[in-house]
Amino acid sequence: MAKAIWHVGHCSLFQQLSASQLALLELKARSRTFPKGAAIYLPSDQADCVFLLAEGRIRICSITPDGKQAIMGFVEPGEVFGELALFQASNHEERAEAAILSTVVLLPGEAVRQVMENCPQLAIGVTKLIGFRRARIERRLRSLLFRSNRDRLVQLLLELAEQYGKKHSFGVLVGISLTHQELASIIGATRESVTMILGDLKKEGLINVSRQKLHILDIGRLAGIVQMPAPSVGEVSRSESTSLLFRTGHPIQPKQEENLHDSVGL
Amino acid sequence: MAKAIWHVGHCSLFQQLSASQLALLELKARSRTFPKGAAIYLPSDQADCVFLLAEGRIRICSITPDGKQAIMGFVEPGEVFGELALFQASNHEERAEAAILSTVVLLPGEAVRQVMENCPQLAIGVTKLIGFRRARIERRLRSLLFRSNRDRLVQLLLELAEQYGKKHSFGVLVGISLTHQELASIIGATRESVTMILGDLKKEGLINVSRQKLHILDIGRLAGIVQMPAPSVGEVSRSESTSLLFRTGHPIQPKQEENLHDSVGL
DNA sequence: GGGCTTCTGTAAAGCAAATCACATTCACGA
DNA sequence: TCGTGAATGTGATTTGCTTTACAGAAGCCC
Repeated sequence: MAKAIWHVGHCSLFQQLSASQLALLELKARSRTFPKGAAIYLPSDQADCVFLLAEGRIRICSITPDGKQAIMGFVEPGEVFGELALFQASNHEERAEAAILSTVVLLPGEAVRQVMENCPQLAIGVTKLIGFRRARIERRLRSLLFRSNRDRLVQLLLELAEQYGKKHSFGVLVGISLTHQELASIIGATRESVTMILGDLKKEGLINVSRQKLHILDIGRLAGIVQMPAPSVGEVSRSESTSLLFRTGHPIQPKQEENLHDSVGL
Repeated sequence: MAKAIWHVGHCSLFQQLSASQLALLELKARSRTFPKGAAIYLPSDQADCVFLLAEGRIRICSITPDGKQAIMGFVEPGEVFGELALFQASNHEERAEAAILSTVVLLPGEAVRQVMENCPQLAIGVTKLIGFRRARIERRLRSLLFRSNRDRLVQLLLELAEQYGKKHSFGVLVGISLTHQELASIIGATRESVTMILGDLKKEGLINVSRQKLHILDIGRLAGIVQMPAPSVGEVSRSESTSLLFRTGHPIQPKQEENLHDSVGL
């Protein structure tokens, strides 16, 4: 058994499984490493697999024939992705690519389905996972329908603060760096618009951006713009605990699976 | 046991259950009738329930504080709704209301969860359902990100044709009537825009609208606009078989549950 | 049938955001 | 260290869509 397979048992999704079920799954699992930018799967990909990220970061995105692209989400270590293909005959509608050098564990869909059929715990776990992500997508749909570019960007910054934020002498320091283009692809706007809005927010004294660093000066006022309560931010970076830009769902070692829901809503 | 409870066993989701499990569920089930316009549940509703539509039509919508509203989908008889609340601590983020006089079966969430824990079939069924709807929402998000008002409306018309269409002497007759306002709320546009676009399409000889009737004259050319293959349309109305404006998922009596996926993608 | 409401049609004005077209700055490897 | 490509900053222009403001038409309940 390759070392990477080790991770399967450490993923919260699979922690409920018995030793024998876990063994079955691990037996079928294969691990692979992808260089930055490599595609894990594409739309119309046939391979019937669920993926588990052991190391790195995956970007899930959707691309139109004419080149426009949107980032649907990021996956952080310990999280599962591509899970919709489990029960969807029509294959992936999006593309998963390594945002940085990543190692991924591939679980054959058939094996997972088989275990699910014998283990309601796993089936329920998958249900929660898919449901959790569905709720997130629905929130995103709503914000796209109802909010302006500016509001959506502010909302995103608040999310980032909650995810990757660290309390600082004055304000919150966000420990992740995304390009304007990436921010734009997340909120569904153009790069130029993001640049402008960030500039405005800086002028208004709400944030401070100096290349790779994002410093939120007045998180309360920022939250006020989108009529939301200010998110809670840890004293130290919480990046290892909560994970994922959009809280894709499965933190790495939750003993009781209930805290799947604990990650705060969008 | 009230007559309406009868429906539980007839919903495809629950057909895999043993007699005793079904009995347990039916014991806890309660049926209620809602007049047109009445709310089944609201955002922030506490009641932990899954719903099964026995009769009528339910509109799932999302409303902002300032009154703007979007239709997230419709539910047709035999389909389950509100299923996300099963495992989501944060309650509903949308509102379900009776589009017409409807009778609904209420299943206590606790009971459903209990059965799911003992019956992987049901758990998997719920997974499929949620996954199916998630795929739909993702498609919708994409079309909102990438397509114009016009394209989204055309896409919607094609869907309607596939769902409710009936072949006609020349073209396809769509057997459902939605107001311009409703169409607008589905695609995320204003009523006026929808009126204009429909007018244009009429001028271009693609469709024909005469109050409550929508007649698609050239479905091939219409599909060409959005670069999609023309949907297949039945000789007679398929409304009893496929159900639901957006194919929410659960047709009423599929013996083998596989045909959950058969309904064609957006 | 008459009066009410809800739906449809149209058109001008305004606006947010995309597009286009650059200049500038940074990051980083050769 | 320098050079090169990627990321950022900024404006002018265009455009797709909303907003606003009506007027007519259709359903519908009394």
